[in-house]
Amino acid sequence: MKRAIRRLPDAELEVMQAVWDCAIPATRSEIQEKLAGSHPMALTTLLTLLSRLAEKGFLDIEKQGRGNCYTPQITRQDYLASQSRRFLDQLCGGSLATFANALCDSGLSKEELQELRALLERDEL
Amino acid sequence: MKRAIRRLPDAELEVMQAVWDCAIPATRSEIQEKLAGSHPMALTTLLTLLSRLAEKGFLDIEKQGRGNCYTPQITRQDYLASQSRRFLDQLCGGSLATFANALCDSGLSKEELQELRALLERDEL
DNA sequence: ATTCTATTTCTACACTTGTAGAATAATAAT
DNA sequence: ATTATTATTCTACAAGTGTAGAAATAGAAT
Repeated sequence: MKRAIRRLPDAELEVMQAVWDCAIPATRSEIQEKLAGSHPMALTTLLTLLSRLAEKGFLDIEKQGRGNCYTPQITRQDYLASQSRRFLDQLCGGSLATFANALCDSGLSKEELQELRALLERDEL
Repeated sequence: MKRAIRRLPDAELEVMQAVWDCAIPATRSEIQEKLAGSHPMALTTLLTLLSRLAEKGFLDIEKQGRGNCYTPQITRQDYLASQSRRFLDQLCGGSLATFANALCDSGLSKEELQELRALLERDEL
């Protein structure tokens, strides 16, 4: 299991999701495009958030000609795994039963819950 | 399904968890005791956080003799359900497969994943 | 070389969060 | 009633977050 990864604030997470959706290394304009639909923001705002992500170790920034190149230093998979763990521990007090109940109450249909159960068999060979 | 409930910052969540662990209505000292183990803090810090929780609609505060009475206005169940949903949507982009993978990678043992699958059958009658 | 222009970095600011001392209020004790 | 106790509310402040204009920079165009 991986070490805990700090939880990102909402705006930074949105940007990071966009970066993860890009081919690596990502350019600013690619990232901006991915964000256009979900969370448009001023150009300088995006740059500020990218800088903060770099400070926090989530991104590496490299000069590339006129612009910059952005490379994730933490994978989406690792981030999600870490935050899942945090959710279970911090919100559900580590109780799988509490967690399962939360999921059952979260608005998922019976079919979706079935689907989730099936997907959780991933490591059953 | 319930309306979205705002995510609480860590310190406020800790306090809210303590309140949920108390009989209702809770007294300040009861809450403080619950917090003693997990997240001790100065008395006035606790009071500040309780006020903020009230401002946010999570608690109702009533004068009761010398002290106050704290009553949750949002249940732990509703909060957890809402945050589960948020996790799925905001972090996993609404994808059950992404969510399931995150769980599989979160450090749970095979046995725990099995247990979780079983618990998710709650609504199967 | 000089100017235009695209892009980034600096600076800024209001709001939130974590934390807690100072001031106030209210109850208990004498 | 007066004082001592105790619990709460105010006030404060540093750090974090959301957002973006101003200033600086570096290629592109002429």
